[in-house]
Amino acid sequence: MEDFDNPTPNPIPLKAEEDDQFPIGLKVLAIDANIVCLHYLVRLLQKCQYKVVSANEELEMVKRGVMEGAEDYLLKPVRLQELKNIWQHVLRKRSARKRSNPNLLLLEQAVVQEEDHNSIERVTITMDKQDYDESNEIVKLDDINIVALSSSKKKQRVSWTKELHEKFVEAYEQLREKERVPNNILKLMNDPSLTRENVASHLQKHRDTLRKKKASGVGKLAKQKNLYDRNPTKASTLYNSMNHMNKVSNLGPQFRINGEFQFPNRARSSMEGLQGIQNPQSTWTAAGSCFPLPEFKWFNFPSNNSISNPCDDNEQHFGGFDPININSTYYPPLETNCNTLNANNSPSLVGNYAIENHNYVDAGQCYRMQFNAGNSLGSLLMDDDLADIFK
DNA sequence: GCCAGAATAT
DNA sequence: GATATTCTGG
Repeated sequence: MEDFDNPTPNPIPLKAEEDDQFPIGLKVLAIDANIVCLHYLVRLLQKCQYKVVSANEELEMVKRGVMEGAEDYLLKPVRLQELKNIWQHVLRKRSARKRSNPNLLLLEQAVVQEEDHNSIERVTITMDKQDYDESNEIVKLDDINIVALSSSKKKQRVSWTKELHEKFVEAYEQLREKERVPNNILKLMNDPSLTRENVASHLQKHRDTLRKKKASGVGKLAKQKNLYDRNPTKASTLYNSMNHMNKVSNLGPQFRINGEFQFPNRARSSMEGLQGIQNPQSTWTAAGSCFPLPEFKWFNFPSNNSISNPCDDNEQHFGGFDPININSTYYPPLETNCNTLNANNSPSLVGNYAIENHNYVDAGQCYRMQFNAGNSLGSLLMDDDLADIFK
């Protein structure tokens, strides 16, 4: 005999994928002329974690459902296991119907929408009075009709609020270029209400937006402003310092030494603004002002003097200086040709950068930095990551 | 009827 | 997973 009062949580082994599909809170409508019998059925269903509503309140809908046709049956005697598996009947019926007659699906949706129950899954079960045997607590029914009225739970549209979008961006920025895929972002966002599809869709939109911004140039100033807004003191310090540096670069020769830039003594006073962000390990040298520029700390120059730097066209490229000659003019971002030669096609102290026509620095290895062409180094300061150096 | 934004199909 | 297409609400 079934132990109705102490059903095991899940006595029916389900395939993993089926288990995943269990619709939490699946609503079941129990109908019975006999109130005792009805209560008993309700109790059983509740034990199976269904949400049960009563027959009387929705009689009209039940009639309607029956008129549409009972979709499936549970044969007597009804066992707890079978009740537990109602949802699987619904799923099977749903997929079968969808395959065989898409119009049925539409019809069902229409009915349910009309009832303003478009987000509710429904199973209707009917029992007859004589099917309930109180003495041995077994439900004996001729048939239990299962009427699946709604076959597809209408998906809730995700509203990408400012907050949700920020959370998305946070996850997006946290990942490297090639890791920025829906599933990774989904994981980082850690929001159970989102699906991979939601994120994929939003990602597509986001990329599109970024492309448009990049193409139009819109957003650079906004980003800069954002940087100022977030940290006006430090940002302006760096900004001013970079402008100083730009002037300094016209004052005389500079050399890159062991990852640091050395400037003539007379430039030192112009460098003071950078002290706050300089590497504490570095010192001002007798030879001049020598310090690691935070932006250059991201420049990655192995010593192998590579002269070409194949890079992914999907990567963003930022402009910068020719690392060989700090006195050189600004090189705008490389947009197309990634297979490039270094300056003068000659060995250099630094490597793994690439220069096209002696005019471009592929900053693919020197990312996260962009200078303005010509005069003011900081005026196109735009990357959010730049703010990281202030942490 | 258009558009942006989201879902769904390929 | 990326992209194209369709759907939907304002």
